[in-house]
Amino acid sequence: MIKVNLKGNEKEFESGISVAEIAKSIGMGLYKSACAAKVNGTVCDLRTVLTEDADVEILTFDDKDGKRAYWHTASQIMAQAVCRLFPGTKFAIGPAVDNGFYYDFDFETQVSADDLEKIEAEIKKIIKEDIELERFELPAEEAKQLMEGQPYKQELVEEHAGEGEKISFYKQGDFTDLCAGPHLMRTGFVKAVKLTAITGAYWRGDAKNKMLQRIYGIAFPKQAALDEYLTMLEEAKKRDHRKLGRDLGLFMLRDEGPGFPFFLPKGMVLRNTLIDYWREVHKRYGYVEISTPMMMNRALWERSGHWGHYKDNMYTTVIDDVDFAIKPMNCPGGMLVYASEPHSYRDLPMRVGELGLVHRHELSGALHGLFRVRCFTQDDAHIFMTWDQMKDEIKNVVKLFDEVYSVFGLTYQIEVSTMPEDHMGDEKDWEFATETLKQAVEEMGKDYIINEGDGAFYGPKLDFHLADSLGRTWQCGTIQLDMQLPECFELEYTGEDGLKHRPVMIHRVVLGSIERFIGVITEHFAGAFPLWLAPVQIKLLPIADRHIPYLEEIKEKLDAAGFRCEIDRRSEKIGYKIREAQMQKVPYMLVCGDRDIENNTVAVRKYRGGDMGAMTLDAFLEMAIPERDKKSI
RNA sequence: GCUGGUGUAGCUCAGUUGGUAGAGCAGCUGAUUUGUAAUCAGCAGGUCAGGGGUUCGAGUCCGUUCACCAGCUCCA
Repeated sequence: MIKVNLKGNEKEFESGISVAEIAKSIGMGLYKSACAAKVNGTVCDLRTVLTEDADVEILTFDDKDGKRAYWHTASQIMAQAVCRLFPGTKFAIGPAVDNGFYYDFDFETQVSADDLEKIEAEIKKIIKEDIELERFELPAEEAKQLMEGQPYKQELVEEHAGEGEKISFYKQGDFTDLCAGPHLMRTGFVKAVKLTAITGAYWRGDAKNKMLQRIYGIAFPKQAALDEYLTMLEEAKKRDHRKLGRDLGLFMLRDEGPGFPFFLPKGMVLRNTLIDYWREVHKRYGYVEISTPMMMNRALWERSGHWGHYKDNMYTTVIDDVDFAIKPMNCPGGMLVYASEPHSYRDLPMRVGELGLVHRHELSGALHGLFRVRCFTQDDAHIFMTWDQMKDEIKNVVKLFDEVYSVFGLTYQIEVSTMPEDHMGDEKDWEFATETLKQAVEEMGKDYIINEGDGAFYGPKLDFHLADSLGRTWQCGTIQLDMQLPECFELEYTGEDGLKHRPVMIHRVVLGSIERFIGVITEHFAGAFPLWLAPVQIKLLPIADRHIPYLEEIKEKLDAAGFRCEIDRRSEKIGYKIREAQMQKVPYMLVCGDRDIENNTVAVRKYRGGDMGAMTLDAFLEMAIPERDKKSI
């Protein structure tokens, strides 16, 4: 007999019992919805056999790892369907991802979106056949034999064997796949499947390798849940900042300048409001602000290393026979400012901000609305400090990030990127810097994930990722330690000991780029910006033309209170004007007619919440001014 | 940059097997003066993304350039 601890409940079972049977013993409901299990903290199959005491947790579709097993199996079923319909296809990998699953195939002849329906039909057949999945393991040589004619799988076998791992397979009827699992017990467990896209993807994610065809899909235990998901996707499209940017008159992109956004009057108000706030926060956190030139000569970029490492992405030109480049980053200019005069240890940490417009020739295929552009304004800052100040200074920056993001109600995920293969500098310094970054966030009680080897060549970094309307994340904030540039530019400060020392540096952006950040908050608020940010805060709507003079008086008072407001002077019915203000997502509408003039009131309508009834202008201001000044969301 | 897809009026979209472009909304003009999401009528608006080719004839077929979309790679 073995003892099994089920979330605190201890039960006894015969040794050799499978996790699936344990689930059944708890209840048929759980058994039927079980996808995978955690045994002693490790995610594994329901078919796992227990011979020793263990902690067991049954995972369903509602658990993250249960969902992954579910989607992983759906991916496998798709592979089986492809195997049946397109014999001769070579299989690469097919994992579960955050929003479903995919499988990479190397088809003999390319398939198209039209084939997805056919594959989907075959998937449904396989589900109906309710085939059992069986797991087995083989030594590397036999595994390679079994995967005869599957070069990608053979490559994977070699790799796993090299690391001394067991080579596991899953067999479902006529189809066997090299796979680590875990998987569901039978194909019939998968219910509602939808193939969502077919795209290209490089083998192993390397642009030098062959491009395979990747089919994406999603699956749910109930058709209703799938329908709900598809509806959600449709809804999310309405929040797309590219659509809202046009509808709300914020910005535009034109063929004449691909990747170079135009900001329209309303977008410019939003942008400037954001910048005003940025300046206010940075002043409080002890930053000064500078501006460095848009264009500098080749010698500078050679010194900073950009001419050697980044030239392909830089816009260059020749002026009076000298090579010049438009800045792709602000740091070299910032270094020159620091180096322009001597510094004392008493000056450190020195926090120097710059709203710097940078240009980068990004690959055409990478452009994406305001999220990925070719010219953008970084809300940059360079912090010069001693090594002793590093941890406190990182914390100070993270604190600033927290304050800024919370104003928008944005949540983020932190990634720590460590030393890459081609790095510069002493590995001991790297280790110290990386540890300091981790300790700083840990001491602030924050979770993070690690991106091994993803740091910049000059130092490790913390990245802050924010999500868009479809859940795709975009790096906005970043805190990068730099041990190199101070070397290149021979930066110094005079220490307490009277000797020259080299400072260490932080590059950091909070918003990331003003452009990307505007894209993110546009989707986050679905275009309905909080009062303090809204380009038009109050729309004044006369019931009839004769009420316009009254509203002009009101507008004067609102202007004096610092509000951005407009009067809709068109001879239209009130419903028409309201509809348009609603569609423009204006936070407040003041509707005025004979009654209001008589009573000296305004009828207030809120974008969210509708008609609030009539009140005096003072009463309205008493409500709206604090809402604006507290930056309520 | 790569793979696939798309490109018709400011926006959303029709446009049959190739036979010289159409709607709704927006815009303009006029009428209407209206109490919480669309008043009515009229007018105007297009080198069908750009060169090129096939054809008696191309928005429709072919090729190419550009841009956009999805994904990959890269990145704020």
